[in-house]
Amino acid sequence: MTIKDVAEHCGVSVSTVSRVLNHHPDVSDAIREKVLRVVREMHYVPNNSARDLVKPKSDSIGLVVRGVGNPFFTGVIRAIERAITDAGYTMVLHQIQSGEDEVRAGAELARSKRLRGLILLGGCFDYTPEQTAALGIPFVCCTYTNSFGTLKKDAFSSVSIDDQREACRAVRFLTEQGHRKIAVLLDSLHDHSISQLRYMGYCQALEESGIELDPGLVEETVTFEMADGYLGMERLMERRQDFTSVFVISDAMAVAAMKALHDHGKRVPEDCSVVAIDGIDMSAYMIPTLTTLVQPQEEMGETAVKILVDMVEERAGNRHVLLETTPRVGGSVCNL
Amino acid sequence: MTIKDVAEHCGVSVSTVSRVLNHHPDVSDAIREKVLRVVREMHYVPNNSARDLVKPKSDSIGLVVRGVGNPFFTGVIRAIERAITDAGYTMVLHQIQSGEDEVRAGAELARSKRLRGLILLGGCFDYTPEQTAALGIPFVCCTYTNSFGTLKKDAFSSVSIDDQREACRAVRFLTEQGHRKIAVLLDSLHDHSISQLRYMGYCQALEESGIELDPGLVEETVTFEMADGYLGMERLMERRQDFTSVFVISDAMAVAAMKALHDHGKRVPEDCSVVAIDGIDMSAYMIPTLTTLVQPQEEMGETAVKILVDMVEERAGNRHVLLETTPRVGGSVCNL
DNA sequence: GCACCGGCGGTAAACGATTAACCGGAAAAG
DNA sequence: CTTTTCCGGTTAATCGTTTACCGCCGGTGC
Repeated sequence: MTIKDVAEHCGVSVSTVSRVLNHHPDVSDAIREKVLRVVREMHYVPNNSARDLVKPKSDSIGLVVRGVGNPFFTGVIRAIERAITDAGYTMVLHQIQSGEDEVRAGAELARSKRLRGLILLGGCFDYTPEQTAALGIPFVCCTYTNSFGTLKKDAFSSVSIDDQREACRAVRFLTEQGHRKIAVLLDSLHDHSISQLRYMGYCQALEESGIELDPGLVEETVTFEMADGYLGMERLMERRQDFTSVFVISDAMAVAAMKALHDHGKRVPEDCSVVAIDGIDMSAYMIPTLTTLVQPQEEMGETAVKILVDMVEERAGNRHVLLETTPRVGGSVCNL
Repeated sequence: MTIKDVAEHCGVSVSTVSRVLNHHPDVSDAIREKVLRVVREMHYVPNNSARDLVKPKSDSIGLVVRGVGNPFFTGVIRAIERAITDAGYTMVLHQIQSGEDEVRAGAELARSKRLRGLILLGGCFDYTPEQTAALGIPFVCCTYTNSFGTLKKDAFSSVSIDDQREACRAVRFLTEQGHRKIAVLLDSLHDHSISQLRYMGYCQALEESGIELDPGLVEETVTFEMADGYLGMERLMERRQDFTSVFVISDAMAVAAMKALHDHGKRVPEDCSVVAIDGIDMSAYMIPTLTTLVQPQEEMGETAVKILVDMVEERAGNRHVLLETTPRVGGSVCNL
């Protein structure tokens, strides 16, 4: 069913129907009503492809996500979807695997779907001006971080927490309670990864408290999957018995780590305190409740969309926003 | 950049470029190579809208999801996405809120994006032939159940577990251990909901063991959110002290319920055993490990796509597949 | 030497919607 | 009664791609 059918059923021309559908003012109320009624009756829905094709701009915003499995992302994605819809745009979701190049994927998506803007969620770092130029449309990195001085910040926008600073804050929960043997459980420490930044925060917190970095207490896993978190914690325990606490890079991995501790006869927090960063729903229901820094998922998604829409509608240029986390103090940390 | 630009750069016509891109045989190897090289060099990506417009059929399959927050769904969604891509189609994801009508949303999506098929995930029950006709394309319900005899099963396909039977199985974990005071924690029991089916399974298991249904041990929450699960468990405990176990409708709610039990001084499993259904990753890391029936998320997604693609490509008609769960016995249940 | 054939590849007509330009009729204003 | 204004119909161009159709050209068979 096309706009032509609607026009015929109404006894008007296609342009009139189109005018009604596109809120053009030169239509009398009577005809407007009639057209809308027939549209409803016939369940007519405009063909998006045709519309996109002829309009100079589409109304689509792309969301490229690496690691949909990460439970922290789901809250952000939900907020992004809602915000995009509220702003009158449509979201196009595209997942990429770990091997894929997010900028290439984004660029292809942008061209093939004529996107107005792009949001990259997860593992987005260190873009060169060439890469951003290749995209050709405004884009925002969510969970990007601008802690690396080398980045060309004028080429794109970002919304994130200050991973290094927040990690440092998290570890301070431990040092302030007198912990000095603090282990750390991270996923792969490749360059410019979140893992690396949080590791830097860990080092910084140690330094502040005059604790020397002990490489034997650093455990690096391959992925951020829970199973890997469990194994990582086991390896750490096999190697060392003398740590009194552990900082884990994410809530999901912390949950797995707590289980590993428990299964090996270590009590949380008496034998080993645990802190993490993320603040996924589930971690508030752990026993004991996980002490973590809660990232504002809603705000993060909403801010990303707001910045992007401002750029798309040319109200503003690039911006880099750092959000604050909120501590959620649970029972997983104890005084020494 | 359009196909025309590519054609000009190659010194051939647009149709030749199009033929190369669509693997049409009537192109000489020399020209094919040349065109592909230029396409790569220019980073040309075909405009999807134009392609969809002219092709009699698109290559898009829609996925309408109610309740993306549900952690059980994320695994299924991932499997579906992968399977759709592997089958050579593109996935279009659409989230709906609890209030919205999934069939209406699906129908609009189907028309506006010219979908070849549709998968409905979550809360999809009891479709009338009129509704399925309104969709006009093959569709598959994931997590649908065909346990209600009144359904017109020939109007669509489905993949699910047998909710009633599996719930009954789950409750048997408790009766077999000698439990007779078995509470149940459900989300809203509206008609033809999963909640209702699993409740029926609960009743069936009680009956099998000659236990009389005790309405005071049935707790119904408003949503399936974890916070609601926690509150529901609290209400149950306020009202009654005499149950020795509880069957919870989902893993996520069970996690919250275990926390509520703990916070009110009840130990799991000594004071109250807990069983659930779903098998989300996280619940394997609870302390104690949650005893649950694991739904095959991967298989469910893959099967849904397989059935749909078979329908789309007219290799097969409607099918209704029931998958088996796998018990994961944890420490959350004890012998009385 | 001529007709035919088949492989390539160009031409042009779709697909469905938007929109600008133009025009006609009716009502309002003078 | 004429002029203006408003509303809405008609027409056609356009977006980028696909594809049926047609024509060219070189080779083959008689």
